[in-house]
Parts: sequence; structure tokens; C-alpha cells
Amino acid sequence: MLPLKLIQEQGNFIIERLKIKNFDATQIISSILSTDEKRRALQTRIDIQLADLNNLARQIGQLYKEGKRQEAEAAKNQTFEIKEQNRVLKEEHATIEQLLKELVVQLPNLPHELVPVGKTADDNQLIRTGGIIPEPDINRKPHWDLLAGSGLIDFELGVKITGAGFPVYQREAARLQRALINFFLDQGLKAGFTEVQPPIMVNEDSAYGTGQLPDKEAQMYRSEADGLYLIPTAEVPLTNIFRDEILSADQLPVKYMAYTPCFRREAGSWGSHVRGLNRLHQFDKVEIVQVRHPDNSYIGLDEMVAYVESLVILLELPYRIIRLCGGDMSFTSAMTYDFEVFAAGQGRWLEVSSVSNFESFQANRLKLRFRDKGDKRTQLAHTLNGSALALPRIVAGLLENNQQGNEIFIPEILHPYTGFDRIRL
RNA sequence: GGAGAGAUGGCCGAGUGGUCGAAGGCGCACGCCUGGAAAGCGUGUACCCUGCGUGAAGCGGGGUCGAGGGUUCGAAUCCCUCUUUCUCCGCCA
Repeated sequence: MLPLKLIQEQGNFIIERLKIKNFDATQIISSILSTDEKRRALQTRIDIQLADLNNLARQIGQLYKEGKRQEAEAAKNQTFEIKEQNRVLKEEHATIEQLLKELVVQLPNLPHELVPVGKTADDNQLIRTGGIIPEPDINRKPHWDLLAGSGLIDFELGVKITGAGFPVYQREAARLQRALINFFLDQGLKAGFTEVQPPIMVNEDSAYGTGQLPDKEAQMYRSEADGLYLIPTAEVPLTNIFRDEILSADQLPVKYMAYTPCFRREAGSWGSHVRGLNRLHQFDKVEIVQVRHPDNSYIGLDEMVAYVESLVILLELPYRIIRLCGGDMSFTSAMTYDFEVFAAGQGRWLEVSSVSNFESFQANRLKLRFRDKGDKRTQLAHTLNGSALALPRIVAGLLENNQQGNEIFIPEILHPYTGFDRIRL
């Protein structure tokens, strides 16, 4: 959510900037400005009435004290009319405020000036590549064929127990999952992230705080009876730790990470390209989050990109880092880098991480603020997050790139975690 | 799940209908004191909306004492609902 003040004062700037996201804000902004005008006018009237009522109440108390019952009664009668008028205005005010809020949340975040103009993924900007893409080999298989019949990752069994998109990992595959989680957390710890185990179900306020509600309701699994949602990412509970908080500048930057399972309904997003591990309803992920001073949030973003890169390098995976163009960026992001890993069996790049700076967009919604030392005023903090990393596609990459005959080699860095150096099929 | 007791500012803690945004203490900030520090003394110390003023300082109005509703001229204080914490009982990993 963009701050109202910014919309009031920099409307044209916003309109210009949002063109990068192919978003025409002209209409919305003019509606916001006129609605806000009405809202303030109304509030002024309401406040005057309330001030009158407060004065009368004080007078009445005084009159009673002085035993002037008659006059007190007269003053009381005055209040009734004002109160009635006030009730009407308040209703009007509530309606307008609701409308204003609905308008404001329709504006996406402003892209950073380095964000390339563009409409689709084709316009994204390649930042750099790394690792070695394996030589083409006709015997190389996509992971679902490679593992077929092994039971290591059993999609059919998952269907029996739960449904499509809920695979069962067994034996070495299960241990590989656990190894990766521990590896990621250990690395994160070294990089200065504080480990957190948050709830994996959240209430409506939290879902609203990070923007899952109201738009992306269909993406989440919901426990109807309790009004709770299964998290689609640890970003939700992790970021909501800071909802309604005011930090002091010396607490910044905050660096948190959490491993959680993630649940996504992925309604209507299935197709032939999302076989196997490529897209799941439940998957594991380690998420990193930062709360930063606005002055250095992009330093934080670079840090996180470098950190995620270090992970894929240690895993010896071929990767590329992409800066998303305006059209491909999320609603809430000011700048996003995607990490893709090449899965040689499928011959395609798979997104394994998305690292974003939301600047104050999310913080505004969350009411996450901080105060500079010696400053009376609070300001919105900047929030950032990224995956570090999401497991399934990393596993897909490892399986597909490291297959050799009937064996799949495990990168050396993981050996202490897995306890084996290869998987035999 | 049953019974009872709570929920007040960064923290502790007063406050049962009328200048209460809220005593007191702690903490914190600044100043005095000191060679420096501690102690001591003094001052200040919530957030949001809004009006004048440059979004400064400052001044004014409104709202907020878990949340929402109600009673009343007037509510932190009374009533209702919800949330939540603690204690006891039950159940349980």
C-alpha cells in the first residue's frame, strides 16, 4: 500500500513510475484525491460536533455540581440533536473511508528506477549466470522418469493419502530433504540470520498484513472452522512478527529466517509443464526476511542476492540471476531478482528463488515503523524477503543434473548432511 | 472442554461514571552537578487522524486504557459479545 501522503503530493510521479509496470494509475489516483478530499471535509465537521459535545458534557457536569438542574436539563437537550447529526455523518465517513482504502490498495508498488520496462518474462534482464550446464545426453531423463518406480518420490502414493501435488518422499529422498533444510539453515545462521519457527497457520490479520488477502484468497488453504489459513510461504508469519511494531533504528537491520512447509492451492495453474516437482501443493522452503532502514535497503537486497547465489554455488548447480522487468514483477515488489536453476533432464530453467525489496509498501500495510535516534517522528521501515531456498526444484535440479547411469551424485557440501554421496536407483 | 480471576503507556502498577491520555515507580533521553563517572537534582518521555504553519518549531480539534457493540449529557470505570492471559479441574503429544 502506497502512503496516502505520497499519492497526494506525488500523483504524477506515481503515474509515470507505474507505467513501467504497465499500470495506468490516472483514474485511481484522481478518485483517491477526490475521495480523500471528501473524507477530510467530513472529518472536520465530525470533529467540530464532537468538540461541541465534549464541551456540553463538561458544562452539564459543572451545572449539576452547582445544583442548576434546570439549566443542565436544557443543555442535555442540546446534545440530542447534535448526537443524531453526528451519527449520520459518522456513517457517511465510515463508507468513504472504506472506499478510500479500497482505492488505495489497488495501486501496486512503485518499481525501482533500475527496473527494466517490459511486459513479459522475455523482457527480464539477465544479470549473470554461473555453474556449468551438463553436456547434452540422450539418456538424461526428467526427474519424474528418472525416479519412476523407485518410490523415492512417490506421487501416486501422495494422491492416495491426500491428492495430486502432495508427494511422499521416501528413504534417500526423504533424507535429502532433511539434509537440504539443515544445510540451508546452517548457512543462513552463518550469514547472520536468526532462526525462527513460526506458526504455519495464520489468522486473517496476518494474511491481510502481507497482502495475501483480499486478492489472493484463492491461493490459500483455509480452515473454515477456525478462520485460519495455511501459509503459502514463511514470509507471512515471519513478516507479521513486525506488524504494528515501532522499532528503534539501532535494532535494524533485522534478519530472520525460517524453515516451513508451504501450502498453495495453485487453483487453475496446472498444465503439462508443471509435472513432478515443478509445482506442488505442499513443499518445503527456507525463507529469509529483512527489515531495513530505507537508507540501506538495497544494500540488504544485494546481500540477500549474494547469499542465495552462494547457496546454489555450493550445491554446484548451473544458475542464472534475472532482474524482473516491470510487467513480470509482483504487485508489491519494488525490485525483484529471480534465481533459476537449469534442470538438464527437462532442459529448462526452474525458478528456485525470488528475492525482493518491497521498500515501504508492505510496511505501510503492516504499520511497521522505526524511529531514528533523536527523532520524534516514526517512519516506515523497508522489508525484503527471499527464498533460500525452495526445495522441490532444487531437488529436481540435483536429480536431473547429477544422474549418471543408475546413480545420482550428491554434491559434496551435502555429504555430512545426507550421510551418503549418491543415490542408487 | 468446565470453573474462577485478569487484560491500563517501553516495563511495573494506581485508577469503579465528570478537567484521566491516565497517579506513582522503573527504564530511557536531555540538562545541571563532576576531572570523569555513579549518586543526587531538574526537565522531558504513546500512537493515529485532522486544522493553521514549509511535511520544522509551535499551537488547536478529534480518536485510542485487549477488540467490537451498548447504557449515559459524560465511561479506563457500568452492561453485552468476542479475543486473549493466568490459576484449578478434565483430557492429552
